[in-house]
Amino acid sequence: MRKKAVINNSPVCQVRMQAISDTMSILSGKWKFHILGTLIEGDKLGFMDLLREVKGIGTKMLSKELQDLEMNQLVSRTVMNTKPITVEYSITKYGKTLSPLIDEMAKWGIEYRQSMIDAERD
Amino acid sequence: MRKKAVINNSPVCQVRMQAISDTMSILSGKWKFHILGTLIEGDKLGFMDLLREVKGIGTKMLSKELQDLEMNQLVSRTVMNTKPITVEYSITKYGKTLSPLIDEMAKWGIEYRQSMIDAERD
DNA sequence: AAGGGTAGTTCCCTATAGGAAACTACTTCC
DNA sequence: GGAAGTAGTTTCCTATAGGGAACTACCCTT
Repeated sequence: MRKKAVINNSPVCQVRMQAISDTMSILSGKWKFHILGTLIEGDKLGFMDLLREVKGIGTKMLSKELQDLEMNQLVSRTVMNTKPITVEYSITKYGKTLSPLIDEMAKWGIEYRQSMIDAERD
Repeated sequence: MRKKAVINNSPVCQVRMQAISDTMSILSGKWKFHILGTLIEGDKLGFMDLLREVKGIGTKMLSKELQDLEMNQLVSRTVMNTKPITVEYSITKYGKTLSPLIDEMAKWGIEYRQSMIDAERD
């Protein structure tokens, strides 16, 4: 006879749902995880370095995604006063807090692949 | 003088990147985490139950997302032979392996909110 | 002065995601 | 018989994501 939501009405669920939406919106898009992952591996990379490291990305998307990440304090952008100006992108200490999440994503994906292979052998 | 990718060329990085892409594609879209989260909390829910629990979702998206999740063995769909037919959706044991990832997402999002509040108090 | 490297921006285009509303089909309650 | 509940499907629409290519602008090397 209940007609209303019951499970997700508790404050704790509301907060969790909101938190998941926040995380998803900050890390939305095709490239953010790859960019962050790359910057966590090799710190201090130039724009062109990233363009080469992140396979398939173009200048437009790289530029836009880096701006998003910088806005959210996950990466820092430093213009160096070298002769042809260069820019150093690196992960912030706050950005590093994403490591466990990125690791979880990678871990689950690897296990998923393995489970597909296992399933095929039946 | 290097002109080629160096960091992401190692096999381990390749595998990680691929794994992250896999996970992202399986959990893509606005609703999958919410649906999965709801099904993990309260098992065995009908279509209309989910429609009520997952705030804002419409029938079309719910139906489509459930099909995606079922295809990937993350949720199961059972038609019950009740008088007006009802359907029971529940999380599979494999779907439950996503719990740590979902928890990580929620945890990071909660900490993110908190850090925004902390930053404002300065 | 031409070529190549730095770091982007701008414009144009298409594909996909996602929402609203109407519709199907079947059953039970009043 | 009509309302309301079950579980969806279909159609139409818009907004956003994302890609390609060209372009800017500055500097160094040859």
